[in-house]
Amino acid sequence: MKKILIVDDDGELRGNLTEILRGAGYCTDEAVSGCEALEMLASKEYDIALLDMIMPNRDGMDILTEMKKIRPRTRVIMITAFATIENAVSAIKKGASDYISKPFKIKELITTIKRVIEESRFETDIKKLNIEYTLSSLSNPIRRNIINLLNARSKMRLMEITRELDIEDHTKVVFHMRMLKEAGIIEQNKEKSYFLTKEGERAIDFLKLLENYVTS
Amino acid sequence: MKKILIVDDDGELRGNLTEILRGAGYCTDEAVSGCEALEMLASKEYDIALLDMIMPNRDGMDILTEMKKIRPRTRVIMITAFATIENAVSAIKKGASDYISKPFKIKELITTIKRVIEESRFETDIKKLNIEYTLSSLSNPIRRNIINLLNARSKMRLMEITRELDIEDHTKVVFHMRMLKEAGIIEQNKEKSYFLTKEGERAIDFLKLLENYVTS
DNA sequence: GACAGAAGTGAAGAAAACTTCACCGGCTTA
DNA sequence: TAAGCCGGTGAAGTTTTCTTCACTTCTGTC
Repeated sequence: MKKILIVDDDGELRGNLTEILRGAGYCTDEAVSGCEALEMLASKEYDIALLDMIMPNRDGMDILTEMKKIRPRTRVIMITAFATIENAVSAIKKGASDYISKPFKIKELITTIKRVIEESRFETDIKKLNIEYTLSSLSNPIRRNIINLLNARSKMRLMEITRELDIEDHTKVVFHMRMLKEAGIIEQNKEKSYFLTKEGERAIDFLKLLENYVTS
Repeated sequence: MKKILIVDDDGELRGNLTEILRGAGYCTDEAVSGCEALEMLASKEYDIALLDMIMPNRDGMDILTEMKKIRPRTRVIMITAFATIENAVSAIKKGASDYISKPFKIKELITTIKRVIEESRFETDIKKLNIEYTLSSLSNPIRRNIINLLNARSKMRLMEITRELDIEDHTKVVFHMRMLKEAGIIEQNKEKSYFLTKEGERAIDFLKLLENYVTS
């Protein structure tokens, strides 16, 4: 059961939301203020926080920033009565998952919540694995060289790579090629040529970024 | 000198922008269409692209997605005559750095450009990271957790971390703390509290960046 | 068909990364 | 001052990662 934290100073709205969301099968808690919300987040993990932008004492935007620090995985949906584009833009930049304006229809809120949960599942499950693989692939200098080579030449055979990198034992290269294949960074065609996958191209962007930094 | 690519089908506006931005000390190029812009990006690196949302043929939003694929480091500022919140939100989600609506004041545009460049420099600072050390530090999930924790709480003692991560043997944590110290990612004060160094903060940015790459 | 080079497998060993354990000294606090 | 937690060391053990080596299979070519 997904846990939702409702943060709003308006008691009536909070009550309504609680009733509706519980009816829709969510587990909800309420916070009267941003500070209270932060305390609750510190001790318990929520899947989603519904955060009112305008509250007494502390600005909702501030609270958003703090929330993302304490619980980066909790998705925040900003709610506001005075929606402006600048506001929406900066909320999303600060890590909000969505932004809806009051008054909103219940249906609209529920679909937004569902979508955000859907997106978050996607990101946490599959993508974490990917990071794992990508980072450990990139942490080896030989593999970084191989990736760079493949980026420069686009397609290369095993022995080409072996010679280019000046490695005596070709089976050593075979080993790293297998790692890279398992990480989904490279593939092989029928002619046995290796080439970068889309994932691999992303890894290159990432590496380039880093390498530029180091050499400059 | 920062390079800016102006993408708009309106020749007059393009001309004006070129004149103003060159006057402000930027180096500019023009593209009449999204497709042309993509071709230009493929062969040359720009710091910033000013992208009109509404253009004949291809939607600016599509172009934005393609741009981020080809040149993830080029910052895109979306410009549109028909600004809506949904639009702004989804543009930022797709990786745009900012979103401004027509008609805009020159001053406003210039400040936006300056701010975006400022933000991008922030990311460029990652250059000082030692690739080898950082990558191997980050490739371990326990260490990533530690870094994230320290980012959220800023200062933590050994046993706090140990309990938070639900690890039985505290010497295991000691081991990873030492690794992180050696990599220059964390430090310890006299009260034995661990905290992120500047390098460590960069490492966090770096991780977030990678997450974006992997998830996009 | 014989030979040479390309590509790869599997096993064994070495090195690095990580975990566990036994134990210490310092600091509270009851 | 004894009990108990905290932060740590060093050595031993385990697991992963990487390297090396001996051997196979396939392909092209003379």
